[in-house]
Amino acid sequence: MELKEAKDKFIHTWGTLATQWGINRTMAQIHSLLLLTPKSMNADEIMAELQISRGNVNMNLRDLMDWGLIHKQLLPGERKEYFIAEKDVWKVAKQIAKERRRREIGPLIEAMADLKDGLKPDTAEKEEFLKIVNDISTVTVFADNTLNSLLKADENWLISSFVKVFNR
Amino acid sequence: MELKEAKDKFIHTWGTLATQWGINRTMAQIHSLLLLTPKSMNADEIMAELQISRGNVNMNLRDLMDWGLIHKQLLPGERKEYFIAEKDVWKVAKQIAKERRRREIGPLIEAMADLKDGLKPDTAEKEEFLKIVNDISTVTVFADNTLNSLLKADENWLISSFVKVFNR
DNA sequence: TATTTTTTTCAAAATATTTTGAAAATTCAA
DNA sequence: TTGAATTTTCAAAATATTTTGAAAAAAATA
Repeated sequence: MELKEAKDKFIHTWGTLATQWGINRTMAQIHSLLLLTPKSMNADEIMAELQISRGNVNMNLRDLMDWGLIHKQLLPGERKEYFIAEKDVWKVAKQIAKERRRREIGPLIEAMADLKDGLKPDTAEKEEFLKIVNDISTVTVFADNTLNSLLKADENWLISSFVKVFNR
Repeated sequence: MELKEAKDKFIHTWGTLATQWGINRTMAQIHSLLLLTPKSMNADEIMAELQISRGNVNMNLRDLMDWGLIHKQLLPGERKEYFIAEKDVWKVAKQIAKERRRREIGPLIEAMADLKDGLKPDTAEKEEFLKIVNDISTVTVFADNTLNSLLKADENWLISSFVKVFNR
């Protein structure tokens, strides 16, 4: 397997896996392309490499910036905008976890709070329903706190001590 | 807000949030319906309640069983199959985390291993590429181990001690 | 075994999402 | 300013996913 082939396989795999967990395939492909490219790239280069339209590239570059996974880089003497990916994989993972926490856990906590606030527990049935809503709140807040703690912690400390303690 | 209204809102919210993180909307709605229904339900009852077709109900009930979130219940004297959801929300959360770990993390670890095995680091460029692949492996294995440890641990111990230690 | 009930399958239809590409908007240099 | 280069937008087209519903298969009863 040669380098070009391996890179293509990487980009393809990343794109396929991403769709399985709710992320746009093209966004994942652009991200992996930039992750594997040492220098920054402009829209035309990405279009050519991945064979996709300008609009698609533009839209997904915006999304990747929203996710905090890539950054715009203005090169002196160049009109075009260049983009470069964060290469520190620990930072990338943290950023993805952070965004997923915000997008997946946040709305759930809010929705459960709304339901709790809107319903008085004046019958047995309502109490039963509110019990489930409350349980989901508790579990979700727990997951949120746990993830948040991991995100705040230092990576090296995590590897060296956390895994040793908890992983048998 | 009355109970029926609150339950509908719950089912609707669950379904909407689920799509955002890559889970089929109907599957999420059937799950929440069963979660809120103390007794078990058969396909016809689910069809009527959610206004969806038999094929759709059948398919998503299979998927929910694959996820380990519901169980088939055979009632004596009844020809039809009945389904009931696991009501312990901690168990539900654990099961969801377990499945997502299997479906999201597992394939990524495998894919990175394949790339590592298939490429000799005989040039600087290849080394650079393998460095990224290796880093992703490390981070992913770390996430996998961490999640696994949390899953193995006892919930109460987790709430009482883990959060206190790590969450400031 | 034949009949009825229930479940499963899957091609076609419906729906949702993604992608394109050209027009509009913006930016920048002269 | 003007005009060329570049980015952004968004309606329409392409693609992907979900849903339907009727036929086939399986299971239970008589």
